Amino acid sequence: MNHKVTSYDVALAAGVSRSAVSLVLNGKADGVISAENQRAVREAAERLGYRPNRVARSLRDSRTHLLGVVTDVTSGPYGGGMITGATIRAAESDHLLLVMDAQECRHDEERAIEALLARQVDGLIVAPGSLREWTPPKAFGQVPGVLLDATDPDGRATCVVGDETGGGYAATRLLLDAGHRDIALLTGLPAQVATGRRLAGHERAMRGSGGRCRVVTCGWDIDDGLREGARLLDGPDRPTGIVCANDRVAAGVILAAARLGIDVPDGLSVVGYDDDPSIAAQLDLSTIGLPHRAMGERAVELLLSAISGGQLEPGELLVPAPVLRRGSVRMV
Amino acid sequence: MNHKVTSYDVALAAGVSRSAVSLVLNGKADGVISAENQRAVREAAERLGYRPNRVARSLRDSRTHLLGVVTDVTSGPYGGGMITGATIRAAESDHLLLVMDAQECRHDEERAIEALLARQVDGLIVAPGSLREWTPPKAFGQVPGVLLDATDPDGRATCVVGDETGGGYAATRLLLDAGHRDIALLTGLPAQVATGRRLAGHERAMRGSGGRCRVVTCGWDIDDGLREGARLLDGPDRPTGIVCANDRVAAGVILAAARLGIDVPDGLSVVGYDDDPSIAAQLDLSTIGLPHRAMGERAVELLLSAISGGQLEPGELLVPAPVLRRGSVRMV
DNA sequence: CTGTTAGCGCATTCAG
DNA sequence: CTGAATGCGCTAACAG
Repeated sequence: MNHKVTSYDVALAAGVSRSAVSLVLNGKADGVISAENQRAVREAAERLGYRPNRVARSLRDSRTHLLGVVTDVTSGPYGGGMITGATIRAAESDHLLLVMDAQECRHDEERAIEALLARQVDGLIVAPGSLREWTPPKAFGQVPGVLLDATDPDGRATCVVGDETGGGYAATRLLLDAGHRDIALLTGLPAQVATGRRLAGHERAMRGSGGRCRVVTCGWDIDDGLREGARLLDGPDRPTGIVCANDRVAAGVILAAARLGIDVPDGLSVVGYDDDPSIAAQLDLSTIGLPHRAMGERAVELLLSAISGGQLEPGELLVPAPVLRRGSVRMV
Repeated sequence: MNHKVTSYDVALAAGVSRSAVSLVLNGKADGVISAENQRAVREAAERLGYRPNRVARSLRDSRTHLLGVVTDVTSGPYGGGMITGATIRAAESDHLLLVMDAQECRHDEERAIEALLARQVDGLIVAPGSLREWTPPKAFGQVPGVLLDATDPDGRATCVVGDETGGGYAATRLLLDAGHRDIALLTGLPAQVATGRRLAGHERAMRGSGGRCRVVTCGWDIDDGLREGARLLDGPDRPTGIVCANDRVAAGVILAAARLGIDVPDGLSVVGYDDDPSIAAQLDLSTIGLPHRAMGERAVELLLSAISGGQLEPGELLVPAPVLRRGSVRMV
């Protein structure tokens, strides 16, 4: 149990002073400490299993190399990727993540921020859930902070979000580029910020494409896709391609098509959204991915640059959504 | 920017000594400091937005109230629940989680443990992935540690795992209790620890039930369910109920049944596993849940009790798996 | 080139 | 009841 090996022990064992140990182990000993002693220090440190106490260092530097994260994403199925991306990028710069869960409850969120601040985190990431609007409290601002997968209605904060508009555009282009000109769009519920943005992207793609499109407010679940899919596909005047609110809806549409004897992709092309791990690849569904991991990485990058003196620009940093081309879209 | 308000500032503002501030704010002032001064201290602390610096406190107490977590679960779709459960339980005792990602790579895992130890974490949780075998390195043991969703082949570590055997038992009982006597089991791949355990539970349930059962090694994906489901159901001698390796396989089986004109649940009862959020509820599928959140909570509880002097028993703590009764099982 | 010193912010003595 | 002193482990500055 060499749990209390301190720099003093190393100095003693190497026959030098504590400062010498510090210099050597921090690579600042080059013209200062004899090569002989440097070796001695390293050897002693190794032998004793010395690990510099980061708490003491933090106290001294008033810098913890800790990034606070307030999040609800761990509970959801996908959002974990943000944490993964963030930890990895943080680790590259010798930073660690201090994670607090706050389940979409304003009071919890504020208490979490307080707790994190008391721990002297160097920066703050708040990821309160799927692309919500979130107004930073006053405490947010004591240290550099960015919103992740959330937007600030007042536009003052720095936000990292997925490019939903671009994603909506790309989803529709998938069909347009395959020659489809009669398209339907099944949107999610308007309460979600993403719904409006994807719709805007979709409309931009349609504009001047010479195609026509029916837009139907649908929902997020497989039943919704089943219902609206059946409605769209039952009859002679049916679209040749459907862009769906997400992969679950797409699964419903595919099911509806199957019931009507319409083959996907031969009789109908379908595009999803989310790249849902238990749906999309299985169904060979073309879809738009959620760049969670990249978002987590961007958030940490912004934070780290701000911590080392950089400026944090207000506004949204859009992270591009990957386009997954699979077999559910066919040329027409 | 009152980022550097220290206990000294509070003492100054309240017209008392630093010790007085410390005593009052730690509730140890009862017969020691005048009520008058106590109020003054609290008021000043509040007004200045004083937050005791936890880093300094950690250094002094040589206790950080930090729990290190080495994990791969954030990248997967479900495992986030473990983190959620762990953070919540930890927060209740004023502890926070220090999370490091290590993607199933032994070297990363060991480095992560080193980094966490250097941060003076009070305890360690290692959750390397879905119920893997994982041998603790020597560094693991410097502080109290538990394995989460993993087992120690040498049986020396304390492990918190889901009760897969009980889950397999419960899944089969779901059919047995509904009167089914001709059952099939589609298992996952034998490489996974869970597969063997669920099978054992299944066999225990069958034993003495008077029913018969075909066991088929199947896989984890929807195609596997589709293929094996079609094989099982095509012909006159088909089972009345099927227990599936997971919900994706169950979805495949349900699809196969639909193609053969067999209604679920009228013509066939189906049980899944995992309570996959984008499948199970949608398909009204009876299934067994993964108690991720409870596992995270248990792990933290064990750790905290060990930190405060308790003993950590070697062996596995089995967390019961919730049984979700839905519409895919019918009495026969 | 080396050793000593000071101080990060806190909680805990101990002497007033 | 208070103020001064101590030490947690580290590093930067300084004096030898």
